[in-house]
Amino acid sequence: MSAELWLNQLHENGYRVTAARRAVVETVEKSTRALTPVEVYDMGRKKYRALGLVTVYRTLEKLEELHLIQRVHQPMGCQAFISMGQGHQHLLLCQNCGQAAFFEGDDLNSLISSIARKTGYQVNEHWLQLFGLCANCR
Amino acid sequence: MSAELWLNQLHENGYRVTAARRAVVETVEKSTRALTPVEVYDMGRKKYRALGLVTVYRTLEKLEELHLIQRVHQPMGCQAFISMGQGHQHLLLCQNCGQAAFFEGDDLNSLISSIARKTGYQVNEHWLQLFGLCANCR
DNA sequence: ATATTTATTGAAAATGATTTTCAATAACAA
DNA sequence: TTGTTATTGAAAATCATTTTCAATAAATAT
Repeated sequence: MSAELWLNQLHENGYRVTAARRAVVETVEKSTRALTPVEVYDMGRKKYRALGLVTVYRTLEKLEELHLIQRVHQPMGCQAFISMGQGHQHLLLCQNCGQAAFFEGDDLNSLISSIARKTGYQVNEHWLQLFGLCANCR
Repeated sequence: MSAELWLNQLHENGYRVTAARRAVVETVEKSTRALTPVEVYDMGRKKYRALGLVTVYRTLEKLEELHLIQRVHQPMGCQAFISMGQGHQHLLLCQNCGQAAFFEGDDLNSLISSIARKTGYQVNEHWLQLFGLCANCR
């Protein structure tokens, strides 16, 4: 019941726990694929009829700020969000069903320092994402 | 004068070469950082006063289709475009001035096949991008 | 060169996503 | 409880992008 943990996080950071936020949190936390604000709105209203789209946007903003969710960038668009994995993880997305899997990518360190040396850049951050077909869809 | 090559590409693919397209191509091709449509519009109008923003959008669309430019995804937004490097390359972006550098990342193959084995996914595509400070800005 | 065909243009309007405003409501600390 | 104040949803505003359309101009055929 990790949704409760998320609500605790909100509370501990001075935000109130409301029915609208419960609906958003429970929707996003249990999804295994990235959801757009409108998808969260549609799914969330099944839990709390009066939920407004504006509140979805506002809640996603706070969840992102608390690092509980992250924005997912895809060729078709960058408006979707998914729950954050534990630690430093990267995403692997199914091009057919959207199913997301996390993986660790810390084998990148040697590649990154070699790039830094060659280009003269100081590298602070990296994004790595894989696309393909999940076991069910292939 | 690679802008001429881009215009040839347009022509060879059945598109006409116009003053508006010249302005867009010359602007984007020589930029070393990613530009948004509005930035291309502002810079392009210095070359061709009558350039319209709509034409910028339409031209960028064609250049992307011909793989002459690519969309650049960043934490602050995903509307910017930059010239494509040669072959399969990845981007390294300066967080201060936006300067872009390309690098090859084909050392990723072993990481990727290990992920594929562990997750059961068939991996078709990958995105890797680094962020940091360029030699001038650090 | 010139005429002809048809892709391309810019402006305005339409759309879609996101943000702001605001008065009413509800969380929660006292 | 009660009072304070963050939060709410609706409507309006904003911003990015796309569509519509009549006028224009590029490229081909003459």
